[in-house]
Amino acid sequence: MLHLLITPDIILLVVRDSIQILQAQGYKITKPRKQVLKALEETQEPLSPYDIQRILRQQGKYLNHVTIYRILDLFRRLNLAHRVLSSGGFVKCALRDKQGCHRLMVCRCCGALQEFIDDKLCQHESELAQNSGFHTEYHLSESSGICSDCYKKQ
Amino acid sequence: MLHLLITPDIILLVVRDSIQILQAQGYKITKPRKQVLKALEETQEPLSPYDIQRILRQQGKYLNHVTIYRILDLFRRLNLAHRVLSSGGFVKCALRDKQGCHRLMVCRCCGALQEFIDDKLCQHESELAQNSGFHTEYHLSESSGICSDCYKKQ
DNA sequence: GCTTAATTGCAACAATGTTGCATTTATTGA
DNA sequence: TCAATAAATGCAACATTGTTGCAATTAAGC
Repeated sequence: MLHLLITPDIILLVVRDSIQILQAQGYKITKPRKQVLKALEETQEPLSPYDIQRILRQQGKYLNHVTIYRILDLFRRLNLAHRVLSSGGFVKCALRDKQGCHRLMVCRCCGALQEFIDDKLCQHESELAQNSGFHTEYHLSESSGICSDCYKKQ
Repeated sequence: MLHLLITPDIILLVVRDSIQILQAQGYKITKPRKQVLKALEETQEPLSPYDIQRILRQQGKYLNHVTIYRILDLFRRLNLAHRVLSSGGFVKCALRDKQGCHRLMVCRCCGALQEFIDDKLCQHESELAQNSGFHTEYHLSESSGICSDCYKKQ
């Protein structure tokens, strides 16, 4: 899965996109924030705060773990990144819908993950909740299974 | 939400149900396992392993935290309990479907949660994943929002 | 009641997450 | 370009959560 070809150009583009969002909301564009953003961009797997610290350290960059926690928390609030529920790691949001719904497919063999959005699905799920009087604001969902690559190999 | 009237009788019933499942699979019915089961039964909110330790300690019962981790892990494998993804706490499974899908509604005001199952929804979500060649085994999903009680109060 | 395999407790440790406060830095406007 | 300042980071110290190996205990079956 994740056959996305992520060239340096594309990464730069997405990073710039996130930076604009930060700026627009009045947040400073600091070196640590750019570094965390870049680490998230360059890695497909979910990264825990300490994972990010390790990755950056290997590149000779040192960030205090407290700083990373605070940055990730900010990214999450701004919907620039989100936490993969089952593993606890952070990934950069690939898709952004207005409500902040996240749906992931996670391969239990290789760990690859892919994000998807589907309005109809959200609508259906919200209706079911509504039947119990529940007012849904957003959905988080993870489909666990096997990706096409791993399926072929078996 | 959670208007379920949990009388001591009912709790006993559900605990006994879980115990039978343990027994059927060849696991021993030990005092610690019964205590953890009871703690999960008597509490609606998700409980972390250390939460459970604190609750039991208040009742004069001491369990080593390692034991609790191992018991919860067993319960999870047997689908007797599952982890609430967003909070990390454990709840006893209210509903059990063959595949092990879990869908929760979590109120962001009062924290109340309610489990639900819907075959059609699972089917739809699986189909969407199938379009990317992904073979879904089970779904975990959480709807975040406001329960009817909290909604009225606003 | 024994036997024994499963389970628990313990110790020691590793990893993760939090708080308050001093220091540094990105932005703004003179 | 530089000073002012509010925001952001680093640091220290700590709290919580999670893991491993091994010895002691216990539930289940005879």
